[in-house]
Amino acid sequence: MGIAERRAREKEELRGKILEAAGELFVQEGLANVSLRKIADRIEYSPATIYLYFRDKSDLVASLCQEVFGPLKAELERIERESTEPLEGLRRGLKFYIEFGVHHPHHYLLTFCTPFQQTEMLEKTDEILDVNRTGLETFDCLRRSLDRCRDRGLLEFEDLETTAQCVWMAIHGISSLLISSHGDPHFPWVARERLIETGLDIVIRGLRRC
Amino acid sequence: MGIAERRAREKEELRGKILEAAGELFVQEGLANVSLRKIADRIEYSPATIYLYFRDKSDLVASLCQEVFGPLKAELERIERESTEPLEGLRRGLKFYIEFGVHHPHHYLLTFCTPFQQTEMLEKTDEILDVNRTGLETFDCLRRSLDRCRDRGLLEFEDLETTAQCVWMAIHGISSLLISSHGDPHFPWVARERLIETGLDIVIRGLRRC
Amino acid sequence: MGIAERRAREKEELRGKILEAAGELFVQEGLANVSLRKIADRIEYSPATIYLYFRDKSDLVASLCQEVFGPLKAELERIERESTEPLEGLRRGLKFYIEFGVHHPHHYLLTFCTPFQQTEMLEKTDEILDVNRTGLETFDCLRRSLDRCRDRGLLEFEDLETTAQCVWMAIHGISSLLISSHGDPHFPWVARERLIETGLDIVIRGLRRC
Amino acid sequence: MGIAERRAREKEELRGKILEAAGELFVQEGLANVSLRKIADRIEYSPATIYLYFRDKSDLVASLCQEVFGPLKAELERIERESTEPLEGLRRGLKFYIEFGVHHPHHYLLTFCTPFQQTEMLEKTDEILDVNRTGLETFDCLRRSLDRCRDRGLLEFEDLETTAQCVWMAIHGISSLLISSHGDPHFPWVARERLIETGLDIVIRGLRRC
DNA sequence: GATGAATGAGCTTTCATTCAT
DNA sequence: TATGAATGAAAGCTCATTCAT
Repeated sequence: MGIAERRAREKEELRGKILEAAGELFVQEGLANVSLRKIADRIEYSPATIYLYFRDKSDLVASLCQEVFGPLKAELERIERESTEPLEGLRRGLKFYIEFGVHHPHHYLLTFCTPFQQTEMLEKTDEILDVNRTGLETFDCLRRSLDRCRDRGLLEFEDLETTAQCVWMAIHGISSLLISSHGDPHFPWVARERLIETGLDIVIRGLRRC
Repeated sequence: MGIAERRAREKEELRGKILEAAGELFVQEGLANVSLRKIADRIEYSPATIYLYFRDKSDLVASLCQEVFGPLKAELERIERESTEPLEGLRRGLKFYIEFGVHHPHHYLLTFCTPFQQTEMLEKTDEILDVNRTGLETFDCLRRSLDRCRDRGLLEFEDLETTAQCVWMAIHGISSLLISSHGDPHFPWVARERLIETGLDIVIRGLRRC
Repeated sequence: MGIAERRAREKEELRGKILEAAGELFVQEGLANVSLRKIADRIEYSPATIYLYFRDKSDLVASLCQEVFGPLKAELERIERESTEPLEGLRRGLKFYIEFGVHHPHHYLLTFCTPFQQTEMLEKTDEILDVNRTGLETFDCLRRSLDRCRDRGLLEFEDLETTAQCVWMAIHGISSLLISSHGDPHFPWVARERLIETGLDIVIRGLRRC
Repeated sequence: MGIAERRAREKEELRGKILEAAGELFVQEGLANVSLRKIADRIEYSPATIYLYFRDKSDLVASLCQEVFGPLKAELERIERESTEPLEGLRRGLKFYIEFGVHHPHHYLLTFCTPFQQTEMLEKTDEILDVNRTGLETFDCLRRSLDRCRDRGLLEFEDLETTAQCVWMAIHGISSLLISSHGDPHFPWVARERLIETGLDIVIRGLRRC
């Protein structure tokens, strides 16, 4: 039935357009300033239409994050698979994570810089649980990567979990500060690329066997 | 001019009360949930009164950050003065910074996790320039501390500015992630104290002469 | 014409399902909280389908009342037929009426406690005329019952019509107040059964020959 | 301070205008169809202004009832005081109650024909508690009136509370049915005055010593 | 006959801000 | 200096209804 297929496609397309518009507004104006009306205006549909595609605003936001962080996980897993040299794989993964955040600044801030309590009040829709699961699986890449480096004697640390969390914190600091402050003319920022490389150097040296 | 002086003093006092009330609400409810009316209610003045002391809401918020980060600078400078052993001074300063953020979560997120563009639209009042100056001076503590460690041969790195910025990023990652996510039951977080110590270990080891 | 008949039967069935679902929701949530969408959800049809069976929401509501008050009339007529002692028949009928209202609270309130003007704006479809006719016939039971009691010298009153209307009002007061307020903890309500019996006592004594 | 007084008066006036507009709309369209916007439109103020005078919609509705039922209680108490003949006082009070309901039809329906549960969800503001208290005190008039008639040997009944509640139910039936159905051309309604008088006759005869 | 998609109108409520006093 | 009164704008959301398919 070609008709049904076309309909499904069109439906998916509109859903995509909503997410796209939401994402753009999101980046331009920040989470707090995005309203369903503005999104609807931008795609030239009525606000009520959005409710045909998303249960409510938080569902939409969750879907947005999911859409964005799905690819992050996929890419990190690809890097993991393709890297033969573990230390270099680790470094490439970390770097990709940082750059990914920089390229999706508002989604990044929403997901990782919004206090836990505020996120917590969102109802636990399937969507949101999916986001959580995706996040956990993404973190697994980092754990595996570090573990492999230790196996090969390239890095040295005691507790894998603690170390993985600390490494995440360090690179999160890089991406989040690049997002929120880099470019501020009141601060003598060093070039982004240099910061990323030096930051990675420090973290990896900090774990290296001396 | 005793009368004028008293007036000025009273004016300053009310301004202080407004900031104090705003800060409390801010910590309790987060930026998005603080309204001028709630602030006014709390100090038992009318909302219109606030406009006699602050140009608008964003002016108030900027002043709020200034109030909070003044003490941070003072304390970091104190630590700097009192530390005889440079490496230990560095570590104590970094740790204090992290803990300071954790104790002022909303101010911290507002100041360091809000995208630059959104802050940027504020007009450059003297207030805001002050905030900037304070921030720069605070960062100077870190520069000096690192430089002293290098002087004594305790640490080794090429460019001071780049290194200082990277160290800031790393510890910023620790405090901001502790604020926004630590406690989330969906993630197997390691105890806070351990994360802080291990994080500091990694960063400092990453700069150490091998 | 077997096909046409089957179609007609099926059509009637769906109409019945809609009314049934509407009635359930109605009882559970009250008139104000019932939407066509909820009804449609409950029977797993689309909201648009309802418009194939009812002109609009008010048409549906009118039909709903019709459905409910048909059985009331039938039962009252049965009581009338089966009662040999007229005074006892009257009392049983009145009591059944009260209890019927209590068991269909929302339909009762809708039918008898909604101001005339609001119902009046509905166009006079055959449906609504039917409702009216059913109501009139139901009221006839009361008239006949009172008349019979007077014939036998058990009750005494001048004008049958006036008396019948007054008796209706009195028992309507009992059922409607039981529906809307009984159970309110702010009022020292006497037990329902007692109120019904005493209320009936008063009304019947009020008509009795002294 | 003439100024303060004038302000207070003006404020009270606007509050009155809001309640008046609400009451009118209420009568014309029924509770479910009255919105704060419509009220605001009618008095040519912005919707937000209403919130300066009433906490929310339910507060407004409660105030409306209070405004209406305060006078009912006052008048019933006046009738009680002024009546020297107890039986006549009872009858006058009951009649006034009925007519009062007929003159404030929607307020009456809202207060006495809205299912308990739906009213219950309103927050217990002081306003609403006031309405409850007023209602209880009003009911006390009826209790006292009946008790006095029994004392003088004019009426005869066992339990005062049960009897008072039944009498209330009976006259509530009269007023509520007059409100909701009297005037319906599909029913052969007897003249209002006659119904009221006959209804009162029946109730009072039903309590009379034979 | 049935519906998926869409919408215009409506709702209650909150907010930052203004201005006459 | 301080404010009471007022408001325009905006928010998230629900509803009865229509219409092409």
